[in-house]
Amino acid sequence: MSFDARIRAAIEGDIRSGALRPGDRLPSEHELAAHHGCSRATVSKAMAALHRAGLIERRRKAGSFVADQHVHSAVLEVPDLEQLIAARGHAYRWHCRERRQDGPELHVEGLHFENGTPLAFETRAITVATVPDAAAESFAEVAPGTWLLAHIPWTSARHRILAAGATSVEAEALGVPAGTACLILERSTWRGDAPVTTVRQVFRGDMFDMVAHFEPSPR
Amino acid sequence: MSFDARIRAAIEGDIRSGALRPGDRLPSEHELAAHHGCSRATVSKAMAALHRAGLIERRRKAGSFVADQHVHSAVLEVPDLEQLIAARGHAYRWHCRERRQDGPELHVEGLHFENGTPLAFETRAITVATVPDAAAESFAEVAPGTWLLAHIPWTSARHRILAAGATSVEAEALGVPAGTACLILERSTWRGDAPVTTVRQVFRGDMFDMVAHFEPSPR
DNA sequence: TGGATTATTATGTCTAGACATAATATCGGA
DNA sequence: TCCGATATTATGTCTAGACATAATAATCCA
Repeated sequence: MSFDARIRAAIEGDIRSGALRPGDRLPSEHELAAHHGCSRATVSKAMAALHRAGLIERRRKAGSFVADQHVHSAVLEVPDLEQLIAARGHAYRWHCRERRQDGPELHVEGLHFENGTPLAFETRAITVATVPDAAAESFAEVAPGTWLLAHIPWTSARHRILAAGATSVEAEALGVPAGTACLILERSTWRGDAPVTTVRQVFRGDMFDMVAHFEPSPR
Repeated sequence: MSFDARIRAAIEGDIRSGALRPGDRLPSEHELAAHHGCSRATVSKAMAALHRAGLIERRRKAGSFVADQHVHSAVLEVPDLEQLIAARGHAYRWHCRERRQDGPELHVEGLHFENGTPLAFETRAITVATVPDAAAESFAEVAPGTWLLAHIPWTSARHRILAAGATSVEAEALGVPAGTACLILERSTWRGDAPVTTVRQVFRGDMFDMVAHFEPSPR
């Protein structure tokens, strides 16, 4: 086990066990280096990792302190649906219901199938100015999400997760009664300041949920 | 701007612009160090950050490569409801509907109010063996989530987010029609291998959604 | 030619310093 | 006593090396 990992484990253990409580000051990096018999750079690396994990706060001159545990911040993986379904070992199919150019935006609407059953109804707008190649793509064969992943890198994204009853259009497309509770994922993606795409995916609630894990230990 | 940040920005820019494509090999750390006029340790730090952000893969002997962009992994903040409502500047209140000891578990059921309106219906099980102090707590005044945050640190958590129609009990508690689409958050928390608590929160869909952001740039 | 050994290479981790920076504590003067 | 200048301290970033480790490439022998 590396010094780095050992120091992190020692401090995290002290925090978890309650030996160090939120607000407590940790020994200085010099002291920790002397105590663990390693250099300060190594201690600093461990402290940076603990800080990233949200376990400690670092303040110049003042020192490092055990952070308040206040938020569960979990890493949510939002995979491309084709990859998700493939990873489940199921058959994936995309069906495009509509594609129309609407001024500066290309609107695409369609369904994602898992083993022949509709899993999600997708409504998407693609900003053609940011993704000029999209104008030449029919999206009949390949889902726009999959195509975009391969054609343009994003720099930031915003996700919104909500629940709502299926509208009549969504319900008909998914083959469920209108008003059925559905998980909805809305995602907007940018490349720098330029908008790339905005997508709304309505999931059949009985076939999909989202899972997020939280492990404070940094890698 | 530090060398670290400058190197990261340069490489990220090359990836975003398409100058470097997924699978491409980056220059070796020695070459990057020479090119940027800094030491290899600094380059290595920048590469570690890019790796954490999922932009590159690193393989010994082989070098570093631009990673495939395949998953949107976003950081989901799951705050304590009391803190969330306080942050919105609204009044928070907890109402305990039931508290009963059921073998090794303490079951608590209640409502979270925002400005006097029920926001979430909570059903929780606390493992008394892991949190012995909980046996002496009534949870009449303080919500179990808030209490647990202050009394026991967790080491890992698993979140599940789904949508479902409100059951008659949930609907009555929340004051919405039965079957109303609700966002549901289920969270299980452990301390090491010991289970701490499992909670299910049913949210009034019209008052709550979850937002997650994704910024690949490491801090 | 095939397979095992050896050399090479790039990352992974670490050291023992250095200077920069920001926040606090202390002290001197008005 | 209050205020401002100064000293101190802990983190933040960096250097120029070092050795470890793992994966590939080259080599040598059967």
